[in-house]
Amino acid sequence: MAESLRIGQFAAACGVTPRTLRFYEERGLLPTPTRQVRTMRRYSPDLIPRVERIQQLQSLLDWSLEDIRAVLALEDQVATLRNRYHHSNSALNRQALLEEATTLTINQLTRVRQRLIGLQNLQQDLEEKLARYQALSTQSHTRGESC
Amino acid sequence: MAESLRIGQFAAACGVTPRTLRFYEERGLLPTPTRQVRTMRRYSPDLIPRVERIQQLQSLLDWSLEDIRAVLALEDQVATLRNRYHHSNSALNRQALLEEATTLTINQLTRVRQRLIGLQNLQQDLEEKLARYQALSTQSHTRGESC
DNA sequence: CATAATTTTTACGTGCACGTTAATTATGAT
DNA sequence: ATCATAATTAACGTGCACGTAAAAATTATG
Repeated sequence: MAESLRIGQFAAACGVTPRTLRFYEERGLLPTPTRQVRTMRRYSPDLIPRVERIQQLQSLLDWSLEDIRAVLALEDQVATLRNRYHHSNSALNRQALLEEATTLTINQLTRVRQRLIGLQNLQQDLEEKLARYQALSTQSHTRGESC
Repeated sequence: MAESLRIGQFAAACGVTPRTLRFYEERGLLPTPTRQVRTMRRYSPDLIPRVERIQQLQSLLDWSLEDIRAVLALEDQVATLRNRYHHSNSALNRQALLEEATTLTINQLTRVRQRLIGLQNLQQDLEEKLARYQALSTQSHTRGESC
């Protein structure tokens, strides 16, 4: 069982460099890996989607690493809520947390949809431009403009 | 007739700062404005869409200013092709130019579509996450967990 | 066990897209 | 004409997300 990877392999699997992983760790985006003999970092393959998610939010939404850190932190809290048997004690806290996570997700959705609209407009502009270019191109053909 | 604006007004109309406009000019994204008495820059409002286009390509596609400069330069060339009565002399050149512009536009469209797919996936992920959160939220309601 | 390959920490360097002075010159309003 | 605004050039500064180099320690391989 390859239950843990060293930084080089893990980085390759994520499509990033070791430097990037250490940087993410430093900024709180990745958990400090459990170092078995307090020497080298060990990563579970389970973490690969997390890194991919970081890159996704970075490239698709132009979020800063700090913003992404906050998002992931909240999601982590909700996840632990799911797993740990919830004492009714924390019921109030739980509600607050869920509300916060919900509004955050709604905000993300809003930004995603705005971007989608912008991209769709751009797509249309480009298609029209392409059509004009091709019209200009056939124009000179049908008129027999060769040299 | 407000046929030309000074940099402050023009920048405000575009939603950028004067510094940004001078920077774009320095990098060849904006034409060097005709300075009436060789003093202050004068911008025609016609240029507003160009600046907005720069910002659009920048924010939606993460293109560098150099990439954008190249795109705009090609489009400008095609535009002058349209306007200037085309000597059959340049017919060969014209074809090459149109082909170049066409493939460039196709590349842009490809990137736009890839981004659209990515964003649509992200949108779906977020919607599912939101549903889970709301399920967790109603869960505690229906069980009467109040304080 | 010797040696090559990886990883560690520390620290400085980089590329991009502007921001921010500062000193000087132009313009607009009274 | 004067005085507040606005613009000009030149230069240095900034924030972000890493890249890169160096020296020491660790791990894998023959």
